[in-house]
Amino acid sequence: MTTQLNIINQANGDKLQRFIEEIERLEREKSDISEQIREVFKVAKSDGYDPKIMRMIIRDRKKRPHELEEEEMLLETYKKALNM
Amino acid sequence: MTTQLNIINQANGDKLQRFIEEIERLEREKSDISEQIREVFKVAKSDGYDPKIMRMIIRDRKKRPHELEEEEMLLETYKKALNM
Amino acid sequence: MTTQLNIINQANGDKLQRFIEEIERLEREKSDISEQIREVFKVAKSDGYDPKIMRMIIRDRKKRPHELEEEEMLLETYKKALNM
Amino acid sequence: MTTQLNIINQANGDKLQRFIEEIERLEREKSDISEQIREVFKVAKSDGYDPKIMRMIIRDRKKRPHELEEEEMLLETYKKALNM
DNA sequence: ACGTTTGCGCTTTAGC
DNA sequence: GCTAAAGCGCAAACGT
Repeated sequence: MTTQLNIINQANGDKLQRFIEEIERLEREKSDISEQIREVFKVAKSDGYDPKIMRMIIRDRKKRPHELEEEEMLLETYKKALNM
Repeated sequence: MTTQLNIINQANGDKLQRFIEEIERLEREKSDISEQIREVFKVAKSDGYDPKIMRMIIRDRKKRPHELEEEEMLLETYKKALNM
Repeated sequence: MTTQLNIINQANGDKLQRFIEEIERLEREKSDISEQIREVFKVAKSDGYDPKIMRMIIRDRKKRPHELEEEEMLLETYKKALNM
Repeated sequence: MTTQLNIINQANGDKLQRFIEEIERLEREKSDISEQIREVFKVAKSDGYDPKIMRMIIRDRKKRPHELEEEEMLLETYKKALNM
């Protein structure tokens, strides 16, 4: 609330509109890409690949190696504690 | 579970890799766009526009598209039945 | 990552097991309730009520208070953005 | 649309209302239980247990042994194909 | 800078 | 089995 505009004239209104529309355009691009991702999964599935496993792979690859390793160790520890 | 691949040979492995990398590329694009959106908000803010209000406006404009009229009519019927 | 447990001894393992089993018990309760909800829909349907419409009404009733509030806020928002 | 009621009289309205309110009551119960589950995770976390790993455990335990095994094999296969 | 709150995206679930 | 919706955790964003 420090440097907020108190008076909105025509120029300011137009400027605001441009910002809004730019953001909306970018959000549409994002949606398009999401759609493309879904499409790749779909094609992969029809080729016999399991999307669920693919997601696991992608999730793991996002993690830093050390992070992943630690996570797996902890999982094993817990499983052991539960006699699994 | 129709045509699930059980054996992954070299060709299948390469194909899988291409799918995975394509998805990862698209996800990177998505992140870039999110970053750009954040940037627009930032610029708008430095120009004196309140990001929070901008978000509200954008949300509202997204909601516009309405449900089918017929469904609403039917809904009205039941609402009356409930004295709403 | 503050006080993370790295070593699981007998006592810690038992405690973990109790947490896990408590959660599993609660999840079973949740499933039971979901089942009961499905049953009510089924009975209602056999009495001639359209489940789809019923769901619409329920969704609508859930949104109501929140939406009214939001509309008022939005009015203020637009006034501000348009310098009224 | 076959056996739907076309005429909504008072009795039908009351009946419908009872169905709706019963469902809403059950949904509230469900929410309460969800809240309790979140609470258990929170306590477990403050005791040093990693909620994320706990969730993995719980997810695995829900699966039938054979199902889980097959999944893990497939995951390994994919990882190998990707030189991970 | 920090703790709280909200929006977003993923996961899971339910209906068709 | 597939598509659509809900629930949920997570991360960014707001206010203190």
